[in-house]
Amino acid sequence: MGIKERKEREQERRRQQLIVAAKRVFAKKNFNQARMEDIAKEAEVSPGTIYLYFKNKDELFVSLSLRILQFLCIRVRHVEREEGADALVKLDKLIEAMYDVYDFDPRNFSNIFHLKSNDILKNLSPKMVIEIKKLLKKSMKSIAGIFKEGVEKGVIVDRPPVVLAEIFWSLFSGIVLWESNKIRINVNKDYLKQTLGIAFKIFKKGIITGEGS
Amino acid sequence: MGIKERKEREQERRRQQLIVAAKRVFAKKNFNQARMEDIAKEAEVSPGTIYLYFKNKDELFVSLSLRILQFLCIRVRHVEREEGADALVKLDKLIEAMYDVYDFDPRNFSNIFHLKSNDILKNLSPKMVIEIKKLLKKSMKSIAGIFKEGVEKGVIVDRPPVVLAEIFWSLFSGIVLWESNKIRINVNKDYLKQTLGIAFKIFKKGIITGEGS
Amino acid sequence: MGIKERKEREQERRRQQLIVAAKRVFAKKNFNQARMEDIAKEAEVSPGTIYLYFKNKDELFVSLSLRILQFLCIRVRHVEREEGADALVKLDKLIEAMYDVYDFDPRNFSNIFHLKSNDILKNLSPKMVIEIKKLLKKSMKSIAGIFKEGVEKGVIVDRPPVVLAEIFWSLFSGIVLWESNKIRINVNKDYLKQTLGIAFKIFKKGIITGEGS
Amino acid sequence: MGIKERKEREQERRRQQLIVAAKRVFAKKNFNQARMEDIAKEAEVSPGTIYLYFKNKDELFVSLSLRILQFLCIRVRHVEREEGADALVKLDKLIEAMYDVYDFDPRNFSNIFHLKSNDILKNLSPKMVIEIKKLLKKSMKSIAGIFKEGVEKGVIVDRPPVVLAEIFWSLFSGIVLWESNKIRINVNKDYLKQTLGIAFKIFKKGIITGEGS
DNA sequence: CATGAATGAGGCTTCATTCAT
DNA sequence: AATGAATGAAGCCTCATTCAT
Repeated sequence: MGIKERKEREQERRRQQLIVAAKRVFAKKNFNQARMEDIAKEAEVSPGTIYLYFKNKDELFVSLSLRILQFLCIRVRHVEREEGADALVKLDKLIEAMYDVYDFDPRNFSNIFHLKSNDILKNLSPKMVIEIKKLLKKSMKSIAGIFKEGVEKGVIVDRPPVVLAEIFWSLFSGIVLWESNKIRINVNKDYLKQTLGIAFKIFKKGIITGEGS
Repeated sequence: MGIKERKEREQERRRQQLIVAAKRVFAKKNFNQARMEDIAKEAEVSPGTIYLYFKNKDELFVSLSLRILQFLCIRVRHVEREEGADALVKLDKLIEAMYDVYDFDPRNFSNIFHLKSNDILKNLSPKMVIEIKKLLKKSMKSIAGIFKEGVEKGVIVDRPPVVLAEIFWSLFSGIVLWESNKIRINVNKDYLKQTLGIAFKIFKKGIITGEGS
Repeated sequence: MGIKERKEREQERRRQQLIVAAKRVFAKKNFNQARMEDIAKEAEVSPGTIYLYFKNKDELFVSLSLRILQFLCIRVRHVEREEGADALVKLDKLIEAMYDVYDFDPRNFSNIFHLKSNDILKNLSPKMVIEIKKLLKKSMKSIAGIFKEGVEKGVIVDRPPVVLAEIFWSLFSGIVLWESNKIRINVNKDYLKQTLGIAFKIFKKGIITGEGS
Repeated sequence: MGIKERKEREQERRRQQLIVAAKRVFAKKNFNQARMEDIAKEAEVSPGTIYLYFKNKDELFVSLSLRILQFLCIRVRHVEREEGADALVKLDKLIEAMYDVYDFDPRNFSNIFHLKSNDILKNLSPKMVIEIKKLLKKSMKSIAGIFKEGVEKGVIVDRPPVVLAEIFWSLFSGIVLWESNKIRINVNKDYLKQTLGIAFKIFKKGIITGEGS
């Protein structure tokens, strides 16, 4: 019996190896300029091998995002479900979670923002499309849940929690995108977190109930 | 005899016609899936004709962004230089300007967020690269200028104006991106402006000086 | 009546103007890299105009060779028919004639060596093909005639005059080709005539009857 | 296990197969009229395959010349270095060597005369350009070496050996060119060697020291 | 006659994917 | 399972030539 399991483990290991290689290549080349052969070389594997583990280039590419999304989903749900925490504390933890997810794969993180556009989804197996949509929806729902709690408790301004979640998400993704474009030129990565820090402070101040608009 | 002028006008008209066609095609196909022939057909022109007006595919693509950027630059500078306006009023006008720019070419608007990544810039004529960088820098400088005024007058929290500008810009682009991805699936565009409206309210509350974090 | 003639003269002048421009362009670009537009620009004329005077690119190209060939033919026949000249003196005059023809259009001179290959002849009007073949044949016949005289008078080794003519021609064209390739790199043209000078001395010594092989 | 070696041999075989196909196609079509697809079809291979073995069309084309040049270089050096042979005997052997090289690839032989013109060299890998120049230089140096020996020993007229080499080379290439153009029309190849035979006799007589001009 | 914008066929080349080994 | 040579469809772009003005 252990033989089958070992095989499966080996398979999974190879899959991970390919994903790691793809991560590196896509991080510096962008989807269309990255060649399957580049990835194969990076993984020290032949091009044909990739197709034993991934249906096609799109599916390989999306796999990277999938991992990030899975991590995101777990972290965000965890924050949402934390017991006995103030809504504002949860917001802080949410922000922390976002940082962690970003650090999980900084260079490819911004890809998940483009995931919804049909362009790539067309060539994917339905199974994967469904998985992606599920994870995105779940994550957004959890984020919205955190805001909902705050709104209900009166500590956050009375706006549709879903919209607040979208704004939160957009603020984060917008900054990551902006800075990631800068990175390719300057290499100075550290501005990202400083900017994010200020952004979230402003955002927090903006959504906490109190006098003001 | 205005014969030379008429020719020039005809040329400019044809250029516009090609830009309009390219706008449509790129709006629904994305850069890599859009074929030069698609654009030619859309413009009711032969493929070769495109190359009389644009050096290559990249340059045509970027031309669209360039127009948006030019418009953005003008509007934003205008706001910055407006005399006798409160910094916060200017902020409102800035937001209004961003809306207008977005409306100028909603489907291709988000391209300008990716402009800094070297990927495309490589095939462009240096002249165009310089033009892009100039417009981006100018626009950001104007936006930062507005925040700077607010900071100096004490109505906006004391943060580096450049960072505030980046956050503002990122918030806007993040939301546009998020919603534009949604748009491609549903067709309900109007959420964008609602979301933007709330986002900017939050942002404004967040940056106006006063008690709070 | 003079009106028609004037028109014809104007036409011929324009034709010459185009030929001069083509000469310059083909001299530095070679047939396939020279663009019709290059030639048009050099002639300060629009591309369409060229087609009023030449059927197509090949015909324009060959026109240059035709002029050289015409000049060659005249000069060579003149030498052949000169009365009261020794065969060896005629040989010297033939060499002189070759120099003159070369100087008539040095950069394009070597084209006439490739004229017989069908590659270009296919797109030409039959009239032109016939003209070329006639001129080539005539020239070779005259050259051979000179050698024939020498052979008959016993001053030149007893070889088929046609073959001697071909060798003479080949020696000349081979050197021009060799040096013209060097020219494109070094620009130092003057070696050509020195080399030719030595070559013809050797050739002359080689064909004059006397002891030796 | 010779598995790696077998693969290498297979690769070399395929490369040869492509070269043979290219030889045939270029022999009858000339560089610009020969299509990559023609060559692929001739080799019974798909177009893409060619690019696994040759960087581009130019490099494939030049590869043919390279092989000829390599052969030329070897043969000529061998003649030059032959011990205990009279300079005039070496000259005969040189002529013999030239015949052999010509026979190695008669239809493409004349391409090596055009190799120095920059036209094609631009798209080549620097490595290849260097290789070509090296081989050309080496060959010419060897040929000149043979003449030098003759000059020093007083059996060949006192002219710069380099110039003698150039004349020798030009005489040969001129005749090959002249005859190869004829060949394309008639099919009677045998005139070439007859003409060359006479030419070299004349040349020899012309350069051997003795009375005469 | 002259123009020059427009044409459009067709070339070279790339690269995701396959399949015999 | 892994390989990697081969595939071949398809894209971008060029440029000789045309034709309405």
